[in-house]
Amino acid sequence: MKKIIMHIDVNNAFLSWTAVLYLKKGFKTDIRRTYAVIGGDEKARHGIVLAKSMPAKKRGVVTAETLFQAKKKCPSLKIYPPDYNFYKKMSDSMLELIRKYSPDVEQMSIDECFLDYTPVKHLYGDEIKFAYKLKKEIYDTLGFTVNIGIGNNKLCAKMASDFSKPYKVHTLFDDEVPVKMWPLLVDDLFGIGKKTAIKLHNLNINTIYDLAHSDGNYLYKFFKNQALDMIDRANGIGSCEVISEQEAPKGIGNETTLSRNISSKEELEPYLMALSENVAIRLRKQKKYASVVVVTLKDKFFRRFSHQKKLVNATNLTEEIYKMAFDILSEMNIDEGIRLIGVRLDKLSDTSSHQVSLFEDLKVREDNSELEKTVDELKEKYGFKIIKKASLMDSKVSKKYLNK
DNA sequence: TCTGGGGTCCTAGGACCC
DNA sequence: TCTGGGGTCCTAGGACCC
Repeated sequence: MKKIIMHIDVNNAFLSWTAVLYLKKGFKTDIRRTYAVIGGDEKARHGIVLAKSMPAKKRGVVTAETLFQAKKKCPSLKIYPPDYNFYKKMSDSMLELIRKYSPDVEQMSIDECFLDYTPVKHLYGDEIKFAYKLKKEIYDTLGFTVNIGIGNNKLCAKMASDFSKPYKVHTLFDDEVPVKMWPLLVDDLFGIGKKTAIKLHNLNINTIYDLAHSDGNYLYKFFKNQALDMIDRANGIGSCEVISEQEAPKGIGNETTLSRNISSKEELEPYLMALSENVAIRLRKQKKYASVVVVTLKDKFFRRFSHQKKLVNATNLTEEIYKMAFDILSEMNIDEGIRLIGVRLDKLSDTSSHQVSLFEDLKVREDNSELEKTVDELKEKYGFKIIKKASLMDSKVSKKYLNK
């Protein structure tokens, strides 16, 4: 039997949520109706568009472009900073509202989720009517609009929610794929990004119809295993399994663009320390251990490169993670002026599966682990200000990262 | 004062083992 | 004494998503 899957997608999430926040605070204007974007701090070189209002969109403002360019297109543009804590609250409220109707909800990102309507259809009736009621309920109780896409699998539901915005319900059932999806450009198909779209156009595969009717053996030469998935998606084939338990993360990373380019390792060290601390704390919160540490850099030409190292024993200790990150950084070439530095933990596991080496003092390790736990708890309780590593004392970096 | 930050998955080459 | 081959792990990089 065919399933009925819905995809719920918040319209201009960060901007809508900020509008709600400002209205709540007594702000007179609704920034959704003005030339507005959510953007980072330009001075800190975080100046890109994170979300835009419909009026700004009409002026040609697009997500991820520089605020500099956006202002050129739309001189009266107002820029508002993001508030991730509030966004998380709005996201949680929406999830909670949807889960009243069914526990079969899969969160895809902070502003999107899937709902498997199949098992509850007999309770709530026609799916299209339900979708209209659901979007109205979200708007009435939470104050922002969503699009809802309905299909027989997650891919089609997702494609449908993207059709036209805002505050719309669309269907893309299996039998509608030829009419509603095939005329679109391959660029619009989920999973086809810029690079692949260009390659496809060069092969004269322009619409999703073209892709759906391409020869897999031919495309395999250019795209390997990606080819077959791509053709399936173009035919509206996808998974309909809605997974409600969220999986544990496979990696934990933190990276930051520096306010100026840096080409000395000494100057990078405090950032490395702060980033290591950040990922280590999050790792411990997840009760996980990491066995791979990755250091990522981006140079002044925007070239990204990374080095990684495997630990003999998985760890969750800031000290060990930082030490490893430091070793990795020492091997890297930073002559080209570094604009971004990041630390990432990979190959996470539930235990350290510690193999005691002959020369290692296990007792010291335990003491360290206890100490870090205590430090985490104190930070949780009194804020990040209270305890700092000696190396971070008086550093601007620690202020930025740890004074929560 | 011009280009963020959080992720996932895949590929390709080299090392190493049998 | 003229270059096997399969499997696995590790590393670096790329593409994509929101």
